[in-house]
Amino acid sequence: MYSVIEAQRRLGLHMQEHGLKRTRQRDQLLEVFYEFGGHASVDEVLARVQLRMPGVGYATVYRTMKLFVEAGVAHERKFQDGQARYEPHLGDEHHDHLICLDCDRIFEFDDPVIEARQAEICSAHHLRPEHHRHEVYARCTLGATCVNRKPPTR
Amino acid sequence: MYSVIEAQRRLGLHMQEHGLKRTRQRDQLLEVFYEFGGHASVDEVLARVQLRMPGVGYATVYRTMKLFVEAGVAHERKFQDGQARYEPHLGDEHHDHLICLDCDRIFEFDDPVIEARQAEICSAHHLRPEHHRHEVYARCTLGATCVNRKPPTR
DNA sequence: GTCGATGCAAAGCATTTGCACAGAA
DNA sequence: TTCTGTGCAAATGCTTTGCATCGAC
Repeated sequence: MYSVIEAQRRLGLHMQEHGLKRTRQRDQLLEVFYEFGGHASVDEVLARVQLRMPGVGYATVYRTMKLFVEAGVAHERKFQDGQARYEPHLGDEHHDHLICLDCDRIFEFDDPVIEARQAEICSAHHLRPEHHRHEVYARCTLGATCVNRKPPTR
Repeated sequence: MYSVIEAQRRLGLHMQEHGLKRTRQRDQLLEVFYEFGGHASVDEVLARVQLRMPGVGYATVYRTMKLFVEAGVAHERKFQDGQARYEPHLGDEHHDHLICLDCDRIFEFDDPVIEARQAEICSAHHLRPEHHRHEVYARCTLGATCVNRKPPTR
């Protein structure tokens, strides 16, 4: 769905526009990051890139992930554990998350009605929405018949 | 709306049940916290309690806010600035947040249209919403004329 | 040759913890 | 008297930054 190729193009463009330089670590980091796929933490990205380039340290990864976000090829998410996580992301497309508490599956949604209501609520306060975080946690109505159901944790 | 009295009762009960002791700092912190009203950071609570008890330090505030959450008289919220904020909380009532990026003010909302859409989206996936987190970050449309505007960070 | 990028270590923040002493019960 | 709470400072975990060097252009 998200192609490294497209990300490379975008990143290249961004760097060109801002007078930034293409480096081996940036190339490798983007590759590693896109191969990882999911919600990668800085440590996870670092560990993987070090397999190819042992010299790379935290500073470079932090700086590079920030660059990726600015270039629009990554999205930063902060979960409850306090550590930032990144997901491959292209352009302006955005989605919210619907998380099943019974099977851990994550569905994505983007609802125009909700977006519109958000804008209305904002405008009542003289505000214009810039971005938002919307996570819905839910239970399965299929009960035990749901094939994806995970065993209860406790 | 939220009564300190009820919070004191709740906290007292919790401490009793867990063999914890009632102290002057806990009393004062609960009062100060409830007087503050909304979304207090640890620094804000500390500053206010020090007006009454100059000796109190961060450690006590952190430990006490944690106790309040466990006792069910406070809710912890983590917004994107990285620092935890607490709000007085009793019972099950819920609301979402609208955060102004220009002045840091936090508004609360609870929109039936949005709640209804959430339920519809869930049901399309055979799910029933249990809880959610919804934060909208927005820019002020009043621009520089907004009296609450904070100076740009960089 | 410039000037941005890197790597290291040190610094920054928000938060937590170890420890000796204070103070509820 | 017992044991939890407090206050201080040091430690922690994640992230950022200063600086000398490296390397892309």
